[in-house]
Amino acid sequence: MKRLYLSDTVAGEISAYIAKEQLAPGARLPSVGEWMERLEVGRSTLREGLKKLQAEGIIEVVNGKGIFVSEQRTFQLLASLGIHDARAHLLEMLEVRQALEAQAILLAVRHAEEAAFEAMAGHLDDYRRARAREDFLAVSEADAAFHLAIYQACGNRVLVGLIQMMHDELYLSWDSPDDRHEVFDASFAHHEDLLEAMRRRDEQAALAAFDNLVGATRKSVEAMVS
Amino acid sequence: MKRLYLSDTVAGEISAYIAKEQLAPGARLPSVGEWMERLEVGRSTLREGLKKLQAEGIIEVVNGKGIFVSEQRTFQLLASLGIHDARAHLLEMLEVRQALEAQAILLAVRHAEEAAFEAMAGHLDDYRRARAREDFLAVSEADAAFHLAIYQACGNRVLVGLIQMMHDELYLSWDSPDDRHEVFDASFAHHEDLLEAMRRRDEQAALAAFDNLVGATRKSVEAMVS
DNA sequence: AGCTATCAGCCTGTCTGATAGCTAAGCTAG
DNA sequence: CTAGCTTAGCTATCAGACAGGCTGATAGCT
Repeated sequence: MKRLYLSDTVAGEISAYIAKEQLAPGARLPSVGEWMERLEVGRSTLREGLKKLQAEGIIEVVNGKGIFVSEQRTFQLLASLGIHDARAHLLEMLEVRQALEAQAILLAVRHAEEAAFEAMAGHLDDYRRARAREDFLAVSEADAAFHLAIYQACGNRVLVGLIQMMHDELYLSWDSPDDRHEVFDASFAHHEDLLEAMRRRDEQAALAAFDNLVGATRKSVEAMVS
Repeated sequence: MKRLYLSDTVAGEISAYIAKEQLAPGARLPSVGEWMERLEVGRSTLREGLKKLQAEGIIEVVNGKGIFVSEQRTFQLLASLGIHDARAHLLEMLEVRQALEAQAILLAVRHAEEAAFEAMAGHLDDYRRARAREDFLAVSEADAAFHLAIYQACGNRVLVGLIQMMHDELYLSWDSPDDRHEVFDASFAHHEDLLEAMRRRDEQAALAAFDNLVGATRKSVEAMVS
C-alpha cells in the first residue's frame, strides 16, 4: 500500500514546478512563505519537503537568501521530469528496464538457487488467482513481486537498488496494461515461459521469453500513451 | 565557509547511532520524543534530520509505529559505504554497466547519426595522443568521454542519467587500470573495434567488441582489488 | 565626493504547544 | 473464544513566534 505523506507531495509539487518552468541551475525559487500560501501547508511540512529535495540534490536552501535550483546535474533529470513528457519517458524507462532485467535474468539463471525459483512460482500463483477474481491491483502487485524476485535472485545489490528506484519513480504501468484482459493473459503466458526456462537453466530460452514479455509490454505502453 | 545546520547535525548523529549500535535493517530506533531529549533540539529540526536520512534511504519513518532502519539499502547507501567491501561492489557496478552500455550500443547502432560517430572517433584520437605522452589522467578522461558519447548517441536520457550517476559515484577505475600500460593498449584496440563495428551498423560485431572490452576491464578490476 | 555605520525588510533556521490520525495491544461484553 | 471498544504511544501536520543571516538604502562622518 502506498502511504501518501503531505511532505512528499510538497516535494513532488516543487519538483514539478522546476520541470514545468524549466528553471536552470542556480535559478531562484519562490520563498518558503509563498510556497506555504500556494500549497496551503504548514511551515514544518513545507520544510520537510524542501529537505527531501535538498537531500536528493535537486535544490539548495541558503539561510538569509532563498531557495535555488541545484547546480549539479545528478539523477535530478528523472526525478524532476515527473509526469512531464510521459510518452518518451515511459518508453525510455522501458528500454533501461529491458537492459537491466535481461542482465538480471542471465545472472539468475547462472547463480540462483532452486528456492528462488519456487518463490517466483508462488508469485505467479498469486498472479493467476488475482486474475481469476479480477482483482487487478493484486495482479499488479504479484507481477511486481515476481520481477523483484528475479532481481533479488541475481545477487547483484546495485541492480536491485536501481530497479527499485525506477519502480518507485514510475509506479504505474510496470507491465500492467490496466484494463485489457487479453494482454494480461498473453503476458501471463510469457511469465510462465520465462520461469520455466530459467528453471531449466536455459539462457537463450529465458531471454527469448523475456523478449516476448517486453514486446507485449511495449505495445501496451505505446497504446496507453498515444 | 561551510555553514552547519542543526538538522544536518541531527542526521549525522542518528546515522552515527545506527553505525555504533550496529543496528540491522528493520531494527527500531528511539522515538522522536526521545531523540528530542537526547539531542536537545526541537521537533521540526529533528524531523528535518529524519527527512534527510529518509531521502537517503537509510531509515523509514512510519506513521503510528516508529522509526526503523531501512530494509533496502539503496544506491546512496552503497555509495556512502565508500571503500568498504570494494571488491563485490566494483564487480556489481561493472555488471550493471555492462547491461546498460550494451543496450546503449544497440540503440546507438540503430539510431545514431554519423556525426555522433565522428565525435567518438575524436575522443579516441585524444585517447591515443594522451597515451603517447603518457598522460594517464587525460587518457582516463578521453575514455570516459568516448563512452559518454555512446550513451548520448543512443538518445535515451534515462540511460544517460543513470550512467552519469554511476560514473560520478565510482569515478575511479571506470575501465582504466591505472598503471598497466599493456592493458591500456589492448583496451584501446577493443575501443577501435567497437567504434568501427558501430559505424558499419553491425550489431553483432559491436556487442562482441564490447564483450571483449568488458572482459579486459573485469580482469583488471579483479586484479586491482584482490 | 567617498567611505562607513546603521537600519529596515526579507529570508531561512529553530522552537513550542496543540490537534489529528495511525497502530498495536489490552480489555470487555456477548 | 472472539468481535468490538478503549487506550496508550507514536507520527503527521499546523500555526505562531523568535532568532539570525543577507542585502540594499540611507544617514552621518571625513
